[in-house]
Amino acid sequence: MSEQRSGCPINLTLEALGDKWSLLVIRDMMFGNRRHFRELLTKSEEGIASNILADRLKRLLEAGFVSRADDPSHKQKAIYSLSEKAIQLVPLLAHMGAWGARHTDATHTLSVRAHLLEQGGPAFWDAFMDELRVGHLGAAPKGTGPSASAQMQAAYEKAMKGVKQ
Amino acid sequence: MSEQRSGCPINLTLEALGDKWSLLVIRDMMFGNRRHFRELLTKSEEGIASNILADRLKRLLEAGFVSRADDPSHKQKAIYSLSEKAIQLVPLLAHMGAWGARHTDATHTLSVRAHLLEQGGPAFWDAFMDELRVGHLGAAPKGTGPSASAQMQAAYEKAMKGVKQ
DNA sequence: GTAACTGCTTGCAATCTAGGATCGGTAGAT
DNA sequence: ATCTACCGATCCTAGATTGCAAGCAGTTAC
Repeated sequence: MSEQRSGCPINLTLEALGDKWSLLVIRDMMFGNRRHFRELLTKSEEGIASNILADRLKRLLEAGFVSRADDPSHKQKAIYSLSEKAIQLVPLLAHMGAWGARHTDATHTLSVRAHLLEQGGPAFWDAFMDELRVGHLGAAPKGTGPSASAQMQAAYEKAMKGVKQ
Repeated sequence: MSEQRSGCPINLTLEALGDKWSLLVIRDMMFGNRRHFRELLTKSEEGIASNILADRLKRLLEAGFVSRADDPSHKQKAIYSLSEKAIQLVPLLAHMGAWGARHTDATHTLSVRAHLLEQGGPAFWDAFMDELRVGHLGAAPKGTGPSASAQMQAAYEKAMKGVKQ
């Protein structure tokens, strides 16, 4: 983990996030607003194992992608938040979603958010990132227009109606 | 390999390319113009092992990211080419490079191409993708302005001068 | 003829991953 | 007070993946 293979930025990004789970955890925190261990564990679309989730959260913590805080409502509960570093992955995830929706057999309903992100473009991403900063970093809300996350959630729920999966 | 965990486009992209080597192979073919097995093996910045390279090329072939053709100059030589599907990863790799250059300790020289790609934006990516289609898919050249790949190569070589690694 | 080069395979040890049961502690309802 | 559900993990085991070094048969240049 400590030694790096090369100083290429693509390689280093891959070393940080290039496994099958890390980005999915970030995706769930980002788009699904999962903030607790159990939420990430049980509401995971892909069914992550608890030891893998614990390991990934630990790595993401050490690498500065997420931070951890105690939940005042429950002494054993922890709240995980995305860092600025992770929030800046939004354009990357938007492109991944767009590419996947076009070139893999992704289901229509699960691609709804990806399409919205793609059509929205950089301006929409920026709005969404600002909302994440409010929810995860405690930034002051900018409050312009309809919420980007609300738009995505509404579109997703609309697509879910009548369609199983 | 065959069963998929979910129909989410991000997950499916990750299942196809979410390991530590596949994207590096594509990167080398794309930006380093490595087209033969030995080139990919020995000129790799990160030092990929031959069995891993063989395995990844096989998977990338099966998944339709690359194609393989005989090299007329040598009966045992193979030429690997990127497919349209892989060429459309250019924006993704551009974002990965940009993110990595900003948030990891990537070396300055190796980040030169990433910066150029970021500053160039979608128009530059499109030009580069068109050039890839010429070199890999046999498309007709569009020939407008200075070549995007030549610009990146020139910037990289300039940065290399006087700086070891 | 021989030496270097071609894409690729094999054997092996070490590491990483996945699934499931389990842990000690907490909280709310009865 | 006691039962039940929940909390973030951890442990164990088996299986898959990885990395390294060596080796392969066929091809080409000298």
